Amino acid sequence: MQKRARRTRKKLKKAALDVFAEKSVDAATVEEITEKADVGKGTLYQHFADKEEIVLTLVEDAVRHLIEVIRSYETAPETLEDMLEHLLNAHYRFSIEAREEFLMLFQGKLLLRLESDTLDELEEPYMRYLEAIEEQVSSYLSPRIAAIKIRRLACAVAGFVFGFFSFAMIGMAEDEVESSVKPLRRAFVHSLCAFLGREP
Amino acid sequence: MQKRARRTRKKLKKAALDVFAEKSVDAATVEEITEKADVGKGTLYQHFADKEEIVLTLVEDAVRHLIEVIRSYETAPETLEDMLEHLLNAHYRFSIEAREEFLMLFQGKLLLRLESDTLDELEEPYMRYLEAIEEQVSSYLSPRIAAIKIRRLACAVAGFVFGFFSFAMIGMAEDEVESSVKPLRRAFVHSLCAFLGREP
DNA sequence: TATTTTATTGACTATTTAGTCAGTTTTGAC
DNA sequence: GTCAAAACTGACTAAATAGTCAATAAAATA
Repeated sequence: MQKRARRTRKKLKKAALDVFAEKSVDAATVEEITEKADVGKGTLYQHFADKEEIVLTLVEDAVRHLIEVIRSYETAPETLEDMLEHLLNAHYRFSIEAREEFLMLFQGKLLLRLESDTLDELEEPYMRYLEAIEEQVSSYLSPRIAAIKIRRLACAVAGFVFGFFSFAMIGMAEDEVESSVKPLRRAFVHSLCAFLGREP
Repeated sequence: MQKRARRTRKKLKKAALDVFAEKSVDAATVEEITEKADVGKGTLYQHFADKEEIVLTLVEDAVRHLIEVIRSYETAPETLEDMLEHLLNAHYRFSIEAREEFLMLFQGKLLLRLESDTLDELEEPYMRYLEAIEEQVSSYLSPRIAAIKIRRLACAVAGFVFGFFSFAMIGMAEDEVESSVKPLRRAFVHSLCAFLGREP
């Protein structure tokens, strides 16, 4: 009889994601989560070793989901430009369709943590995410392009998307974001290609 | 005899800024700050009512500093394009020269807070910052352009800068950031002008 | 130098919160 | 229906941390 257990676990994850997105991972308390999930406090510890484990689980889920979105297209983009545009579109869709996951992933904390020396487990999914971006673009690039340059490209895509959409979510209506993203996207793609030393 | 007191206050602010930038505002403890400042715990409470007040003070200082940088140029930019480029340059300089202030301001927390309904005091300096950007560009724009559109422009500038430089700081060397910013900047400026319905 | 004022201190209290566990409820097999 | 196993509960403990305050030290003044 794991049906109930699975449902409880799902409720806990949903509640935690909401709380993490609304406040922040640091500020969220276990009791807030269990209360929102409408279960006893001890139940959380039956499903997760500690608070960190539920954070990690959710971040891993969210990154897996984001990577899935990044990788999915009906027909493979033909050029690097098309692929970059697809990547930006994918991030945009993710920020709308998986708002809570987007907000959770986009916590300054993560960026700060990635910067610090302490290699913690949280770093790993973010690296997988950067690698997923690199994987998508690398087949369009000459093997002569240095790996570090591709990493920089991935950083630029991630930074632009996270930063822009985060501020946009505060100050713009949904359709306004879409309409302002369009011209930005083209220009950004163009500049990324210039960065890679190709003609756009 | 406020000389000693002023020096102590300064030490406290410096220590707090370092801790906030290194960890995060939420995660930082009062004792970490006072220890780093090499003063007793009670001393912090002689200078600041509570932890929130020192956060607010530092954020206000940092925003004032950033606005100063945004407003300073030897000769006024002639066109909107030049002004937008100046704005991006100013943010870039700020992220390098005031690294800790940049990192403190760029905490997901703030973005999340700005989004929530609770109008707290922390929101005010960030609004001043957006207004400073608007003030800079508005004189280049036809008065017919809706205020909301200018606000969106400010959001785009802020989001792009914060996001891009944050990721860039993780994955790139300083001079590499500068060289990749250049083509990005031009393209971004171009797209912002397109967004405003002008020819670039 | 003696006195007063100002600044600092760190042990202390109160509160919050992570994590535990003995007891209770639910479920499924027989 | 009865029993055993699995899932859940929330009062409890331990630890961390914000904020207080009486005692102390330093500085200014007379």
